[in-house]
Amino acid sequence: MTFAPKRQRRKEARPSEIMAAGLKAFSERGFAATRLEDVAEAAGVSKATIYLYFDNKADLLKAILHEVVSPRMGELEAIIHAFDGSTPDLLRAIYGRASAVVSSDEVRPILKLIVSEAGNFPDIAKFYWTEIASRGLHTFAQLIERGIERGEFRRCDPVATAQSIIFPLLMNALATEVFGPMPEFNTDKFHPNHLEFVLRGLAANGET
Amino acid sequence: MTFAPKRQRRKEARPSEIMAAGLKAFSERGFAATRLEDVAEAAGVSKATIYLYFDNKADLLKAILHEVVSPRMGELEAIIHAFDGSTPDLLRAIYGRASAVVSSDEVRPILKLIVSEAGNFPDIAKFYWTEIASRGLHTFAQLIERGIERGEFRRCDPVATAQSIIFPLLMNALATEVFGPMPEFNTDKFHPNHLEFVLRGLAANGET
DNA sequence: GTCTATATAACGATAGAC
DNA sequence: GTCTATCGTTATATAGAC
Repeated sequence: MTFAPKRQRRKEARPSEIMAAGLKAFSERGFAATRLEDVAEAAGVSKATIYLYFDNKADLLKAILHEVVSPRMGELEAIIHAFDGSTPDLLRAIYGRASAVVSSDEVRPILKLIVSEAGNFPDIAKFYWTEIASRGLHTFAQLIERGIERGEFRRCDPVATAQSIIFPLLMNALATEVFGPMPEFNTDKFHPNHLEFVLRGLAANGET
Repeated sequence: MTFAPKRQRRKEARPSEIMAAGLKAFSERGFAATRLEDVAEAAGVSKATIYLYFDNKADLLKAILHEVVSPRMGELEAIIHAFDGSTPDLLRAIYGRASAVVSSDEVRPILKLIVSEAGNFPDIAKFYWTEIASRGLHTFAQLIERGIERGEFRRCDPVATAQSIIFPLLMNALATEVFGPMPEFNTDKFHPNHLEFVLRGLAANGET
């Protein structure tokens, strides 16, 4: 059996290990309540090592958000730009991805985290808003505009309608996180029903 | 100038004064962070007086929720049972009341409060779920069933669809509370757009 | 003077500092 | 890891209404 050396220089792996540990800790205990020492221990490094890669606690959380959530948003945007078919089909595709992301065990706790801690850490709220929330909202608004331009959706306010589409998704995940998995929130029932509801709400006059 | 006596016996007025002070404090600082002493001071009583009227801190919050939010839910239920006209018109009426309640300065902070603190105080989460959230959800589901039975709405899952209707309302208020009043959340634009979206999403085939 | 609403003061658990 | 301060909670004293 080989013994692990006391110190290992692994410049490449450290940040992601620290972020993984941070995500877990922040999700479970909240931002304010988790001590960087716990994160360090979980990541198998010393507290000082964290400061080597991140300026401070808030910067660590921002990096996690940027690493975990932002790429998912980028993925959605990429789908929109690459897609060639009808906008209802595009919406179906995007919705499937978005609902999977939002309900996932990594992202779901983040929603609660932001709601809970935003008041005490305004810069994190601001970061989340500009980098993720606002971006996602306008991505869906863009999709709606595409549908309107192609005559597939009726005229409406794209940003407001984007909220009608996304917010149930977010709230469903958030409620599951807050109240536990209640039968009312059953995603297998909820998501198809909501998607159908959305497509009908958007349909151009005379179409189904 | 007359000085207020050190003690005043006002058995009737105390509970509501304490609850008002509690609502303000809990909304501003959160449940865990507010000290009962601050509530007492704001209400003009001593800490022990609170215990005369409420079993403990959690019980005080429950009483506030029961006093502030539950009556509003009852009001919505009453409207449904009293209403005689078409279900779309009923939905318009209910939605107007519900959106006013949810966006109000008393209720909006409560949403954030529940999301933030439910994890650490499971009995409060449970109380809120059964007494308020679940109740509201099924009230809207009932309304949708009424529309389906009368042939005004298409067939759908009432509880799931109720989420599609209510959750944007809640999330819009919650987001306003978390990120501040952003132009995207402008309620004057959002609510009419969402209501129109909902009515089209529910419309029976062949109707607008 | 009696009854009880209310304040003062003490207790004990728990979290945060060092 | 220990010590201390804080805060929810409870016990006791007292003031006000009748």
